[in-house]
Amino acid sequence: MKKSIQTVKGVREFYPEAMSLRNYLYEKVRGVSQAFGYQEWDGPFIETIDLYAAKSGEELVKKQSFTFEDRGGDLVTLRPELTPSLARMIAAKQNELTFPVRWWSFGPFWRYEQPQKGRTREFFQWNIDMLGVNSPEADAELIAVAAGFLRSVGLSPERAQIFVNNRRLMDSEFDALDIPPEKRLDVSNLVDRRTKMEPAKWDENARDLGLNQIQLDGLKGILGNFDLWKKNEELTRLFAALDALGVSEYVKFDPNIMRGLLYYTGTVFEAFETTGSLKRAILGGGRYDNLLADVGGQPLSGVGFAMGDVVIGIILQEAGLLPDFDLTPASVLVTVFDKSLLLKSYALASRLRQSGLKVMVYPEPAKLPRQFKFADKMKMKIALVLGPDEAANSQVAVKNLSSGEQVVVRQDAVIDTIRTMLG
RNA sequence: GUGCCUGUAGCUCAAUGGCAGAGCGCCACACUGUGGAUGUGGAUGUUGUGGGUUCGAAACCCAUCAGGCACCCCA
Repeated sequence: MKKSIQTVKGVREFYPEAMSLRNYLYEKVRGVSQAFGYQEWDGPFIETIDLYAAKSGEELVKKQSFTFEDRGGDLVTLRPELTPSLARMIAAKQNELTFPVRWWSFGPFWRYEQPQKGRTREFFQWNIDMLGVNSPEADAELIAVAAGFLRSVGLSPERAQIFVNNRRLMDSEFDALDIPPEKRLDVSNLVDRRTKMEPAKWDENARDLGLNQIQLDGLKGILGNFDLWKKNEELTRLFAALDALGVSEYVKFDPNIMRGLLYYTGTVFEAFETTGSLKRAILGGGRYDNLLADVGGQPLSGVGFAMGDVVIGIILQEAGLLPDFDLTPASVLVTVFDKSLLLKSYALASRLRQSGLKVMVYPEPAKLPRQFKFADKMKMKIALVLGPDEAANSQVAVKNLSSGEQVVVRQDAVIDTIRTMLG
């Protein structure tokens, strides 16, 4: 009994209660995606490693992917992200799709990481993208979708914020500081880590990268300048659009947001919960201008973001924002009085189901207290008893389990009685 | 891939080298045609797994697996 086979490291098992959280997130995601006119789609769950090799970043491909050889000797990967599949699928139908394309998806992904709070090796992720329009207003729409989601799950602007930056803006600032192109990636990564490092240690790392004092001071000036966006046309248009979309209270400019993925070229953004213990991004995304060309399509710009189910699930749980999920599998239990009446109970349950009710029948004769306890634990609202007395008179006893009241009615009136009790 | 912490009944935890326990839950009965409340009784286990030290290990040591925290990375 104790020798059970363990689950694979970093995966979760979805018992019914966890499943209702997953479905809740799916419904909220679908709701806000459809409200903005996005269509649901999906890609394959396994892909060749080559798809990710080009642009996803070395860490993701070489260290964090589940890659294995299939029986034919080819290297395949459990997808660690969706955007490259999106780019390929768009490129394949580039001449027949109607642009702008607005697509969303919610499905499983795998990353070979060290599991910890907010990080598992198997997770579900919402992806949503718009392709074919390159404008700050399109970027603003995606940010508004993100804000709309936060709002729909009850996360107020006081509780969750979306921080926005722009890679082109940062590049021009880096140009002004004479930071050479080959150091940009390392500098970006360092910027990403600034909030979780000791200031002195951060300075030391910056000097190790070869930044001189003037560049270091300049960099710190940039990262502390939260008005930097005002001199950038993309960002001023972005914030004007966000204002029109009614979500500006959710969004702030932050020059410290860089994001790791290589394919982002313009706007980048990440959402964080601001009050809780979890310092992980709820969602993140941005604009990618070159991805389609990289997988063999005509140049086409896109913008999108992704949200994993793990972090948002923990945040909503800890904030007490989750609704009480209705775990009742059925509203009515038909009890089985004894062996001779078993099939009469089955027939009754069947008639009730045909009228659209959710009805469970106790699967074998058992003592009534046991069957009532079962109904109670399953939080069912009504229990029916079809005993010898009722059967002899074509009747059935209908008990309201929350009030304790019980009435005996004719079998042809039982549906009305149940509907009245259920309200 | 690195460092630190943790692992005892279904759950939450106690027992710090000397008989493995409590609360909750579970089961039975009070109540053989009716659940929740209450009372009484009952069952829990190879102390994550494997090895070692010891007269004696849940406890100490080593390995391993899993979880957590911090790196790394990111949804």
